[in-house]
Amino acid sequence: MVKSCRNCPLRELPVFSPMSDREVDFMATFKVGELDVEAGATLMLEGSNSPQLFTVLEGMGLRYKTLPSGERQVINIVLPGDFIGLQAGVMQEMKHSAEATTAMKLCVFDRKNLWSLFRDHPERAYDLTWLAAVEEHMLGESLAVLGHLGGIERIARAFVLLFARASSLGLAEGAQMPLPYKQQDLADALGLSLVHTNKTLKRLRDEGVAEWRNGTLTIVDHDRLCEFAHLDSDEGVMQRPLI
Amino acid sequence: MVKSCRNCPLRELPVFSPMSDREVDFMATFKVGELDVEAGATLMLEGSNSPQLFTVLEGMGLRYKTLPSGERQVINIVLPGDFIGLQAGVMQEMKHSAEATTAMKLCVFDRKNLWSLFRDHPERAYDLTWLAAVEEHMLGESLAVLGHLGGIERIARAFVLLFARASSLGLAEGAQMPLPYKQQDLADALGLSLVHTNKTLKRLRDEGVAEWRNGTLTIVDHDRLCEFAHLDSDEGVMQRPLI
DNA sequence: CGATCGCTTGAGCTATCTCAACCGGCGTGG
DNA sequence: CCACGCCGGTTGAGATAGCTCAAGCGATCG
Repeated sequence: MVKSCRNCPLRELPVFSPMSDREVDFMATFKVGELDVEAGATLMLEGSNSPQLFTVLEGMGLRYKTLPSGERQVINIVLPGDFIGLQAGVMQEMKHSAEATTAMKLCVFDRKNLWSLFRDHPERAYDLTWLAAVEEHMLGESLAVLGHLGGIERIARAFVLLFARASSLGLAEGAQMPLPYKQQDLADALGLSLVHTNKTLKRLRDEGVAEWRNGTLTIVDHDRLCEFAHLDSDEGVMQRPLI
Repeated sequence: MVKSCRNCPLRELPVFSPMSDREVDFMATFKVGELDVEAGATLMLEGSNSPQLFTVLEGMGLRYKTLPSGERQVINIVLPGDFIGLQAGVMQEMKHSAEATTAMKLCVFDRKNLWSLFRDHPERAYDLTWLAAVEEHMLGESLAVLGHLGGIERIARAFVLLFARASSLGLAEGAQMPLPYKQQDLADALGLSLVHTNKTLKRLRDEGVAEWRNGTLTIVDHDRLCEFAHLDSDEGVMQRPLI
């Protein structure tokens, strides 16, 4: 995930191997354009069959499912470099929704060209599969978190991993990073109630470990945060091997 | 997932579009052989860099993570048609382990040929990506389950979905299916303690909804089980669209 | 025959939930 | 410009689902 979009001439897909001129030409047609959306916009709706796929260039968002009970499960947080809509591309329909939390800039593709990407540009297809595998890995981790960890542990872990990811994307400054979500969003992601989330955040604050105020997360004591999270200081970021 | 392996001449990959003769030839080289493993065997170890990838031909297994605390999170249940090792194929290493619960028959591939599959057989690459997307979907569902549902609901849901999957694979007979796991396995999958799982199973038994004894699951009252699961009777099986 | 393994059941404990109230900031409309 | 309403955050109190500890039981196996 780290240097996604960095070495790709068109910044359209997270790319990990150099592109040929022919590929660049293809990408230019695959890419439909760029899209700016405002905060709160729905990027993709559960059950829909969106004709478009996106790569995030700027901004932050959320993937979530709406449950029959009306509750919401946040699947994960969407940061620059992430790909949105693989499911829509490859299955009939999206199995979850995605929305913009801040204003976002998106790179837009035409879904019907996805197959020609597989046919003519196997490197990119491989990249896509890699992304899917990483996604799968992340979800597996989250599953383990919800299955086995308590409140503080979940939150601490979320903070550590989020911060690692943001750092590698250059979004962090010092011990701070923007985290423009609501407590309810975090609660929905971690399977905790809002109230309990709030109280647990207070505890982390009081213990001088981490503070999250006004959309900014500050890691006060990284080591202790990692302890809470049962995590080594250097875990969390997925490195892409060459093929 | 439904008819995986059915229409593939070599039964090596879950295949959804017809194969050309050339492809069949390639598959013959991609496929290294078949492997029979006994119950309890470890198929893939977390952190390992297995040179082989598998498709399940027969038998049942588990994917799981071992947590620092020594506890285990079962990621999902492995049934015939499932692919094991995509992560090892595409990332450096496996992020979870897999083991055989019953004796299994596996189709074995050579990982180093994965790239040539992408290069020369885009249909199969697409199939693989589809599998990954389905996997992602399933995990998202599981996440929502652990995040929001209570004990009975989790178990009921697991039974309904498992039974739907088994039915579509022809593993079910009438209202019964083989489910050769331990209560501890289910508990680890659903993020419940063994004791609570046991008591909840008893409740389902006493209510005349479902029974699970001696490795066999019997759905006594499917409708009521679905109620418990907050699920419609027909949900659960993923249909594969054509490209 | 004893040991181990998976299942079952009881009892008490606590993390987390729900309900409920309050607070400050901000945007809107009078 | 003020008042009101709304939203997100904060805090308290009581209720409970699920956990842990602990013991017993039947089957299988060496």
